[in-house]
Amino acid sequence: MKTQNKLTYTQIAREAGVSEATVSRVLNGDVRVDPERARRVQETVAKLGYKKNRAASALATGRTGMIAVIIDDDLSIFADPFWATVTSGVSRVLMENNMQTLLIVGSSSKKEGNVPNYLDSGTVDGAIFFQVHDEEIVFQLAQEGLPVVMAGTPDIYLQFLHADTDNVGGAKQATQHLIDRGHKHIATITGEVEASAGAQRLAGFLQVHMNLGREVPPSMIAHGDYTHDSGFAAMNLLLDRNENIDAVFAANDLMAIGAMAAIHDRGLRVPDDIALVGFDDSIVAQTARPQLTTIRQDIVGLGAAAAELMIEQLNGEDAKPRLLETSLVVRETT
Amino acid sequence: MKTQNKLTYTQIAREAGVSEATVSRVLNGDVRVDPERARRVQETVAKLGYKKNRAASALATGRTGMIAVIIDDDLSIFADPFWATVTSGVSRVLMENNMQTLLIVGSSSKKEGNVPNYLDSGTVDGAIFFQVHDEEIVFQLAQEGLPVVMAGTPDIYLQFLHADTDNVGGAKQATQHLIDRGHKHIATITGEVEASAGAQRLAGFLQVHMNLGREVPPSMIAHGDYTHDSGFAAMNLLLDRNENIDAVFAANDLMAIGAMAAIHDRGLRVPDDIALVGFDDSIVAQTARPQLTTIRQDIVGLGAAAAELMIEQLNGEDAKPRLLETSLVVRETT
DNA sequence: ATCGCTTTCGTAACCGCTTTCACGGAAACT
DNA sequence: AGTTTCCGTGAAAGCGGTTACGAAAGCGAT
Repeated sequence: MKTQNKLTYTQIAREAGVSEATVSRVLNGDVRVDPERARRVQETVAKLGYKKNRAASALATGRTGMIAVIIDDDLSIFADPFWATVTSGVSRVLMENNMQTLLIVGSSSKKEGNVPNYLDSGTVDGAIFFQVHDEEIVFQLAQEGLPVVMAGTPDIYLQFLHADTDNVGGAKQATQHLIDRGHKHIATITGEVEASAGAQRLAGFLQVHMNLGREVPPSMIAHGDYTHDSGFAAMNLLLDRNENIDAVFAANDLMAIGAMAAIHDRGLRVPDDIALVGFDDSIVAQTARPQLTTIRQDIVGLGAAAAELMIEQLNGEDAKPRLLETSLVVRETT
Repeated sequence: MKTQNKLTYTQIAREAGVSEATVSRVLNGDVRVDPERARRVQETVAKLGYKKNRAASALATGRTGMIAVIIDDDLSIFADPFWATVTSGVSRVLMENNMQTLLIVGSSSKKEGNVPNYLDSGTVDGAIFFQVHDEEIVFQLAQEGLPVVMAGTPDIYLQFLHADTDNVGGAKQATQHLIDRGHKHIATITGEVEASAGAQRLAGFLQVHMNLGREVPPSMIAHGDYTHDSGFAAMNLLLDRNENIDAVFAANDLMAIGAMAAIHDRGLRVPDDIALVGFDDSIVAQTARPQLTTIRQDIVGLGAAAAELMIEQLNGEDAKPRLLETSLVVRETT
């Protein structure tokens, strides 16, 4: 069953009656090879179950076929399935292209960072970053010539190639949905507006109102930080400041659930008194009671898009940033 | 700022006035080198910011310094932060040992599997598996000599080295806690009892009762499959069959939340009428209302333990399976 | 001073794959 | 028919480390 894993080009070449150079050419898709010989090589490779030694290949070509995925461990990875899901999308696309996913979980801060060490030793052909705190390191690596892609919209250095969910569009869907249901006094709980996602979701919310010629009074906007508790607090603030709120768009599901708790605490009902829309369609949206209406992002698709951008970039094509569409999932809170 | 990344042993050797062989010896911790020369080498390496080319090193030694982490994408990865968290533990320990984490998300089934392809090409020094459906592939790889570690208790081939949460102990803690609170009629909602975790959590529950000389009537045991809905259904079943339930231990948080919904639907209160304990301490335990009392597992620690087992194994030490302690987190449902 | 043993170093041969280069023959051109 | 491309091919030189092997040096004993 198990063939010697000592297989090298030498055996293949001998068996197929060609030189090692030819074997290499066939295996690398070089077309200038006699079809008949190519076939023989293919057959022998299949028959013997040969697999290239990646290390040798990497040494010779200078390309490792590995892409680093860097996740900041300061972040939510411990509580949030988001990154795992994105990564699975990355991994799938890379595998399809015969590349590998090198996972690096650590501080990407330049000071304490162990991350740079792993990236500059030529171990990797490119790096995909998720939501970095300290973009300086990304900037530096890019300048050193390492292909870089960001999952999520970079805040400062917009020149980075990136893939992101269409946060503006998603927020518009949510807001429009509430308007379609006849709600007149819609408040919003924002995420961290200093970062792009939070700012964009707020922008989408405001745009819909603006397009309809409606004003959004500042008292209808409360800021949160994506946590359950901040949603709870923000909702209380909104209710304290306004009497007539009949709907709320929260920038993520967790805050929406927090808001729901606050609403219930006041003896109000969801959705009868106040309708609620979240963002993400995470697991909590389904386990909440009532189940949360929310905006679904294509999270696997986001990872896949990031990986595709990386591959295009490596192939020298001029890749362009991508925005992924969202979709409205109507459940019980609207 | 940026030094030429063309640095090789040649430059180091020349600069430090020694041979390349000596450079290699120093960098690999060979002690039989004159301390003075070793120091010079270290200094030069530091000064020039030299990093070994991993591909070359791998080719020469036959060891890549990479460990594969295989996650079955049939599974819950899309909804459950568990695996991401375990992986972060793995990653941290591997980094500390100057090894890398190669992430493979795919079907580990032998038939459709692309996974085997990635593992037998000598790209990896070992593989850590998470919860495999088809253990055959693990068995095969192990037999081919690839060091293997499982995160979670393997069901069939118990000879595999593994790290796991002490499910029995955790279930005991939960059950004992309910008993300490004075509850007399404690039911349980199990996970998939065909798999080890589910069976063990049930076993712990039963052991506590047995030790106290109490009987657990079959009607007090309902089976679920870890989903929210199955918890809901199981709770209804329990309530239909018994009149006197005053507490429930659910084998995970999601089912506990489902059970809570069922309890509320009947107009009963948690914890006043029925107390509830979950397992995992996942995010839903905190967002639920009331907040769920549960058993916390050290998930990062689980990953770390798996990685440590791997490293011990690679070092030729005889590693032994590890069980990780759990802890009780008391919130509002008990 | 010589011999024998140990310890430290450098030379050079690999590890397995890629790629340049030169060669020979076929095809295309004068 | 002679000459010039053009192409497919194999020999061989790397890619950047590691390590077997032998030389050299240090040391105590004879």
